[in-house]
Amino acid sequence: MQGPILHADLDAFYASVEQRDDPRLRGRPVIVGGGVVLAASYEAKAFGVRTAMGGSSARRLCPGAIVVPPRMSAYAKASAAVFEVFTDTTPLVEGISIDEAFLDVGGLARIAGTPAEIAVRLRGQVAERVGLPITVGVARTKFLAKVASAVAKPDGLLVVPHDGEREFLHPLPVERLWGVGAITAGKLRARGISTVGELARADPAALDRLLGRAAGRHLHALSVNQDPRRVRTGRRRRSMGAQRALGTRPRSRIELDAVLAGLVDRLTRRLRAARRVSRTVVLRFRFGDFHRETRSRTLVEASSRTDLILTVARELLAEQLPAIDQAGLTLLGVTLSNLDSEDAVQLALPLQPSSGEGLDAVLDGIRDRFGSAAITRGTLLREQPVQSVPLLPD
DNA sequence: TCTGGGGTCCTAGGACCC
DNA sequence: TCTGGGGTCCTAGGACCC
Repeated sequence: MQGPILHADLDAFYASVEQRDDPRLRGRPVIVGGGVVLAASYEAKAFGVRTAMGGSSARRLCPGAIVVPPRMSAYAKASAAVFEVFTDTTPLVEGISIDEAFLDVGGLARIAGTPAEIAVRLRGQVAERVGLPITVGVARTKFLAKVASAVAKPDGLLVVPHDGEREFLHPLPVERLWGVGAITAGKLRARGISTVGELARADPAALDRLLGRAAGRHLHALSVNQDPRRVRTGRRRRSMGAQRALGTRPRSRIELDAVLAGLVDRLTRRLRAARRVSRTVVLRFRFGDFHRETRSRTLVEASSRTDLILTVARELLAEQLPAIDQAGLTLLGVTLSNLDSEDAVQLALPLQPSSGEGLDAVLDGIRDRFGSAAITRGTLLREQPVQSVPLLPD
């Protein structure tokens, strides 16, 4: 039996850190970021300033706003302190982003009280130990908890009672569903579906056709209040990326190569610091007309070597040069995916044909040499050409 | 409003394999 | 030689989230 689940979400995170660290900013409209709004304090939001808005329009809406440059290391430090409060509350913490997490507090009732009591204490601890406002939603499922925190913002707490779930859910606009953005909302509204309740009454097969199988099923399940997703701890990052906006002026090939080398250098340093390796290099291009394309290449073997990854990235860039010359380039990005652990090892040991005992012997051999914790994933290889089948679950 | 930077998951077609 | 079923991996793109 899972849950209850807390969704804890820091309010206007970057802006709140700035107001905490500089008393002159408290009670005043604060915008973090220059060209684009990375975060706005609630005082600035009252003027209509929103995240991801262009800086000039934000200043027009709120001429009195104080604009401060981002201090990423300060936010990372504050985030770590908040996550410490989370893990002091329960070991079952799933971080979603720098300022947001799910906490499974099922099983804590006897020691720590009701979920509402736990949430009250959590908010108090974050205020006391880190000095930041945080909103908490409490519910039986992840989705309900997430919606509850959104409704309760800022600096609030909302518990969705078991017998009030549908009443809470069905009047909500479809945009509140996690995974419904502007495009999906447009498709749904075009078919007369604008609330979660209307979505719940829609034909599931029609939703599959409209939104694709996975999205259709997922959203319909949420609308009828089915959300079996557990709080998952220890999720590993699947990709690592870096990108740079280039503006609209033309760039020489030497400039482009320098930007590319800088991105790859930054990324491979992060990769090595995390003791990970990557097998697929993806280049992202945004052209002068702002349309986007990606190009990728998969290596034979995963690596974190700057020179090797830069060589592949240069090949991919070179193939796009004609298009870049024609349309211009406004953004260049590199993403490294297909990540694995740096010290993942592959052993090729001979195995008696169709012998289960031989397999056990191999596994024992691996445990002897590397310890039982070494086996996180196994692949059974036949003689070349390689055909692999899963050996152990992840 | 001429538009940042970092991620996740899903879809679909083609190559290739048994 | 032809056909079918079942599967993986790679590539490119789309949508969404904070």
